[in-house]
Amino acid sequence: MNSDSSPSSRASSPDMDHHHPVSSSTQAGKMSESKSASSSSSVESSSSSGGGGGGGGGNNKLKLKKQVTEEEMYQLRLKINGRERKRMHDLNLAMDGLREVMPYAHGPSVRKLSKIATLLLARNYILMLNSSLDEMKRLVGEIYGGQHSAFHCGGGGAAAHPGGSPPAQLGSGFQHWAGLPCPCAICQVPNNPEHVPSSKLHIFLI
DNA sequence: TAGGCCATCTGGTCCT
DNA sequence: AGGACCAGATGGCCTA
Repeated sequence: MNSDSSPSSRASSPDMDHHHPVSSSTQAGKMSESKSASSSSSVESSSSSGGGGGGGGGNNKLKLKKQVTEEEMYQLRLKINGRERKRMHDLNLAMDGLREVMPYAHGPSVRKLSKIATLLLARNYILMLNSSLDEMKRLVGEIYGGQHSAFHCGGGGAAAHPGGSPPAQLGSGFQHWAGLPCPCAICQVPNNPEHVPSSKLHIFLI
């Protein structure tokens, strides 16, 4: 039941950001001992090396500066993490948008497509649409012969529709562009992907 | 319980 | 310098 369908349920736990990476017990703190160790050690090493040296009257000043730098580094890290999180959320939104326009990708009883499945399905769907479009063009060419081939994707001239004058809303300046569907009634094909012949569907997830 | 999927963190690289 | 992008690492959740 789409347990993973809500990125927000898992994602964006902003309170995470309120923990200090060095002392936190959050995911970031628990994760990647080597990573967190390296990050914290980099801070610590810098602090130790920075704080350890010198001596004399400038030491306090140096320490204060070091603390500010660590705090700034932490804030910067939070900022960067937040940006990355937002970026990934935007990516997921785009992925959801892609899922929405994919046939058979949604429905009450259909499990949400994974990202990789969504991309593969989209690719195959586009390929299938292209082949369908080519076949459609071929059939139209067969039916209307040279007439339609003259109008369809014609060489930049005014549309010469086989049935006579072009639809009024198109005007005389309408041009057919290769690869784009023609808005005229003759060229209209159902764009509902669920009308795709089932014989074509097997290529979706191949 | 293993494997798949995901979110997040993090450091590096490239670009503006 | 700062931001965007990327890939690796890690841990959590879910399902077979």
